[in-house]
Amino acid sequence: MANDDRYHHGNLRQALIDAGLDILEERGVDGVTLREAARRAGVSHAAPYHHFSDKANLIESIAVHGFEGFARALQRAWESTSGNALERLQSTGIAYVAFALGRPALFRLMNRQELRTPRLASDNEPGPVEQAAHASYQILVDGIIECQAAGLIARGDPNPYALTAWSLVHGLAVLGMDGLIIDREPTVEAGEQLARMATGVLGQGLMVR
Amino acid sequence: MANDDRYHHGNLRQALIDAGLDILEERGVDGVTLREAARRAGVSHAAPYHHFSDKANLIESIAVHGFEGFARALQRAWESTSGNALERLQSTGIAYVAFALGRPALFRLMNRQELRTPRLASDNEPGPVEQAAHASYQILVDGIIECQAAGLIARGDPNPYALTAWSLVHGLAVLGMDGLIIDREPTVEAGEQLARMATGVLGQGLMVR
DNA sequence: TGTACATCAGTGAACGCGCGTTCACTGATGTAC
DNA sequence: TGTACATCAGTGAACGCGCGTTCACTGATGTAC
Repeated sequence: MANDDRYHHGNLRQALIDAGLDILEERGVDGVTLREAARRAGVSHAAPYHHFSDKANLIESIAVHGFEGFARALQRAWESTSGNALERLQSTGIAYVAFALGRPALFRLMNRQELRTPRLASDNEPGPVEQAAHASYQILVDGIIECQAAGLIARGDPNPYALTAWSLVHGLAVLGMDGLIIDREPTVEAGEQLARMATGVLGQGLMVR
Repeated sequence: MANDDRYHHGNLRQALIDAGLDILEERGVDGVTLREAARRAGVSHAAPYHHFSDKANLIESIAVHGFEGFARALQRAWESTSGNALERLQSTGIAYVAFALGRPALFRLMNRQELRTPRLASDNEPGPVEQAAHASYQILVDGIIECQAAGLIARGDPNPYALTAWSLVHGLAVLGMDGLIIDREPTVEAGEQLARMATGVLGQGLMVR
């Protein structure tokens, strides 16, 4: 790491992913190219092929990385909130929106499946991105289940409730990023405030009365 | 229209927009190029410049066209539903999701503002796409207002309620299109069913009790 | 009804661009003996 | 501690691609007189 002139990079794979993350912030999803990532990693444009099979493979690795951080942010919100399960679930939803508004280009890339390697209809295995995405979704489902266990929302299949909650925060995130909901530059703070309000309304709907 | 060998096309502008809509269904958002649209309209690749200042201008025209149809679909759902205002609003939300799942590529294009001409910070005027989008959103706001007038949901500023409802259906639409919510190929029917469920849950939250 | 002419809406060649990907190559590294 | 050698991880030239855009041009159309 000390000597920048080494022939071997040392950890080019991670460096390319990091470069991709930088590019995302600066130029958005379409700015992420193998050549630009190589440039930023200080390496020739063909070098990435020793670490990624093709462009889609780099994109997928960035997406997986993104989902890991996303899942951590949701988990942290759940764990760091005191109060009943519904309140903790609300915090998780707010964190969802905050993540998207804080790293909009990354969030967009994570959700653009046309950038990924098309999965064959024949193989039933979910890809790595699908698995990482599912882990994040599971956090919401677990939250719903805890709410049910606490008697806060109706029992039964948690999935319909989870899908509703998920759609709400995802919609807030997407509309917020596109500036459709928030005037001026969308900020994380504005998004959180909005999310608090919207999730509160939904919480009323979910709650057993 | 009878003679295809005319030097002048007759209505090239509309033909290019129609070609763009076809391309969307077939190849998705990134398949829409000026050259491909020209090809499908049976015209040389430079001809579109007599009708559109540049590529972004064509994209915007397609988006406006899309929003017009979208607004009509929402309006139709509202008007054709009997029942109280909340039930009519629910139908409108279901139509929102159905539109997105029925024409996913078009819906994506409508909501990808990075494809549009960047608006100068100096000019406060909303662009044509923003105006068309706003008209669609207004249908939801009006629905909320009617619910308030009917005493079905709490009075006061309708916007927070409208934003919540909008986010929910938008989230359903986006997640549904990406196949994250619906297993197998997402169909309009599956989306409608899901939207009925989710908007029902939200409706409970909005309702005055 | 003709005609001159401006204007409109096409054509096709050309430009430059950055991209993804492949290829033969070479320098660096690690390991068996 | 040396050394031979396989393997790993770079380089740089090259390819083909389709794109957006510009340009000088020409055929078609409409209108004033």
